[in-house]
Amino acid sequence: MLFVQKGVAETTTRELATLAGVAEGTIYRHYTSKENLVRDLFEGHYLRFGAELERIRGETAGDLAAKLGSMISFMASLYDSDPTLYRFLLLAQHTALPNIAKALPDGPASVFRRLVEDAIATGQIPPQNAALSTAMLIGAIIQPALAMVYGTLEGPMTRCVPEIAARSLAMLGRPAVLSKTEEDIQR
Amino acid sequence: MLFVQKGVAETTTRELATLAGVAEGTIYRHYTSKENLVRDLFEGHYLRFGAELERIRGETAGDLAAKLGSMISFMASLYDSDPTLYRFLLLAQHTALPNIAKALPDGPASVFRRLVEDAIATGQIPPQNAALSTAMLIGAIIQPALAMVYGTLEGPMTRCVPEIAARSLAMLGRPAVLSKTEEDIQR
Amino acid sequence: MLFVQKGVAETTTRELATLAGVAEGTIYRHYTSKENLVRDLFEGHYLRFGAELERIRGETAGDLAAKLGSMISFMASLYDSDPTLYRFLLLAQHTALPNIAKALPDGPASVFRRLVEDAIATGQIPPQNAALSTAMLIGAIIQPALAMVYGTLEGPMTRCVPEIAARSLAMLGRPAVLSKTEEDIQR
Amino acid sequence: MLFVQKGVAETTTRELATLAGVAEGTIYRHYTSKENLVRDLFEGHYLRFGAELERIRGETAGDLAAKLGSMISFMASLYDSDPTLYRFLLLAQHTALPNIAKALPDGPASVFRRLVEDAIATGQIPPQNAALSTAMLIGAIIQPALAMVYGTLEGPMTRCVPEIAARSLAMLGRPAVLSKTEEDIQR
DNA sequence: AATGAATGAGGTTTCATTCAT
DNA sequence: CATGAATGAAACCTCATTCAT
Repeated sequence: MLFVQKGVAETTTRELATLAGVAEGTIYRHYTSKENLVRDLFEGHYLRFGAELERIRGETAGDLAAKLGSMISFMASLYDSDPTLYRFLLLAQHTALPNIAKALPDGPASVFRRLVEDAIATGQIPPQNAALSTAMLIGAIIQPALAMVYGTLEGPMTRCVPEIAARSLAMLGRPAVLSKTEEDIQR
Repeated sequence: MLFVQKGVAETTTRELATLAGVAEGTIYRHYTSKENLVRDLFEGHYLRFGAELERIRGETAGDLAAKLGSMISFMASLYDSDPTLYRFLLLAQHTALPNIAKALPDGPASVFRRLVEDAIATGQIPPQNAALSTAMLIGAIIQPALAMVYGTLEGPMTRCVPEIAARSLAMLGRPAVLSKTEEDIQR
Repeated sequence: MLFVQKGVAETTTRELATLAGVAEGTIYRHYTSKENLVRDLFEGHYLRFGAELERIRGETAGDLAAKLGSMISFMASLYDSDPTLYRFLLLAQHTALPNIAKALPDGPASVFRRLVEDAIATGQIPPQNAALSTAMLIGAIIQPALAMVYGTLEGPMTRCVPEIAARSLAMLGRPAVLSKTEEDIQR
Repeated sequence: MLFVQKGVAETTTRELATLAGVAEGTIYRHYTSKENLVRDLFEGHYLRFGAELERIRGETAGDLAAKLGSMISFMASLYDSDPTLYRFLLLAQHTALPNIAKALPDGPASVFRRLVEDAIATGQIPPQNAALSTAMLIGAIIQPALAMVYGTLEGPMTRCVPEIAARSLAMLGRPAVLSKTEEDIQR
């Protein structure tokens, strides 16, 4: 996805068309404008991503740790298999995609928010400012991807899943019932 | 800063000139190109920001908790007093500023990296993947700012400092010596 | 007819196809190009219109007044029943229809020219510059239609026929043998 | 003016720029769009033309015949000296210039309307439908220009002025006080 | 014969940059 | 030094026309 490598504004319709193997004009049979192309592309991926996360959250049996582990694992796999797509999704957080994320209430952020609120409600983690904790949780999970892009952190992301999960739970104040893996990490 | 509201590519030199109260051509007396203008502007802010963070890290007496608290407090104050500037700095993480962040080894990320490594070296936190932990730490600290921009999280940021600090420490695996404030939060 | 409302160049083949209830490509089974479509459409209407005018001129018994009255009456009826078609015919006078009118010697203008020349030859009106008088006559007859389109003049056109006819005759210098209707008007 | 020869839609901004001896982009420092360029150009000419006609109507001493003669003479001179500009003004009557003429209440049509109404009010011509007569008058005056463009009528227009004036007055029903020239024509 | 997706030339418009004043 | 009109390359987009189905 050129959008990720070069930025949306820096990617021309001609490049998109060439990459897609069609003529420039053909783009406009499917999207009414470049802006719409970006929006549609993004919304498609973003909502699919959010929906998949929500499915995982709902279907994973067990407590917060299990659910969060599955979610992080899913995201890590996505990053490893398609880092470009992953980064495209991260663009949402910035004005690059103008006002798109706002308009999508069913995005991934909502899923994490629900996860945190449920954990609080069921007493798995102490009462806390859910909005703030959700933000911190999301930040802690996605920032490693950026670090990897910049070469600061070595991949693959999948290898980091256990540690990301353990530290995230610690951050949320989950009483320390350390699993084997976590013990290793904390050792 | 229009760059933050509209994106760098979407901000024209004319808008910049108008906002700065000079003629279009005058910009080119000070910067050789728009790209250079952005780079200079950004580097100035970014390096100053990194330097200030480093100063705080070095000057704050005490352990990891004290240093991290001061740093987070500084960042929160910056966000509350000038959210636009704060967001401008966040742009570094994305391709919006092409290849700028990479070229700046003395940026804020390095400061956090040093903080974490020192804490490990001095035994304040368990041995761990410093690169990963640094990334998670940074993510957990800056993501609330984005949440606030999107209205998910209520401000001011300064009010969140104690909780952000406490959770960050917990994430890093610091043995739980709860301060008074942290006790309140975890209550 | 979209050509009249929007202009020929501003009407797309897609709009034409949609309006006609066929697919875009189908147009090219009947016309080799858009220009040809316009020409054919126009020529059809234009020549039919000219032919009808000529028929009326030839068949109407009586003098100039009778013939001219019938022709004006016919044109007024056409305007009232299909103002769009009428305006389409008027387009001929301008470059909108590129070089079409020129190529059609049997257009309405020729009919009026013949009418005037016959009237001169038979002494019904004084000798005069037939070309100029014909132009003035045509202008005086069709301009009210444009005035009506712009709302300056109230319709229906049929009601204006007696006055248009009477004034046209006066313009041509026909000796003033006022009919009953004309007397009313000149009263 | 290319607009007249080729039509507005058929004239490209590149041609306009080349003809004007400037770069394409330069056009957009003076007009916000091609449509605006046309509108501004047209409005300028159209209003100037209307204003000049009004000045002539007001300043010419004497009766309807004198005023109308001056106006027609002015228009004929304009046609002879700059037929292209003249035709550009005629475009107003058609949708080529979208909705421009409507928005200009001080156009030439209003001047003729005033001329006719004054003549009626002062008893120089019989009471009549001023709106209709004005339309016919305008048509009779401008149509010869089109005839000349198409080669039906020989120029120069200035030579036709006496006859156009005389016939126009006759059309309006002015009592036949024939001047020397008119006598010749009616002879 | 009819369709309509694809085409691609060419149109309008933007905007970073230059340069005479 | 500052200005801002001019530039022109290149962007987005339109639409008459073609052609596989």
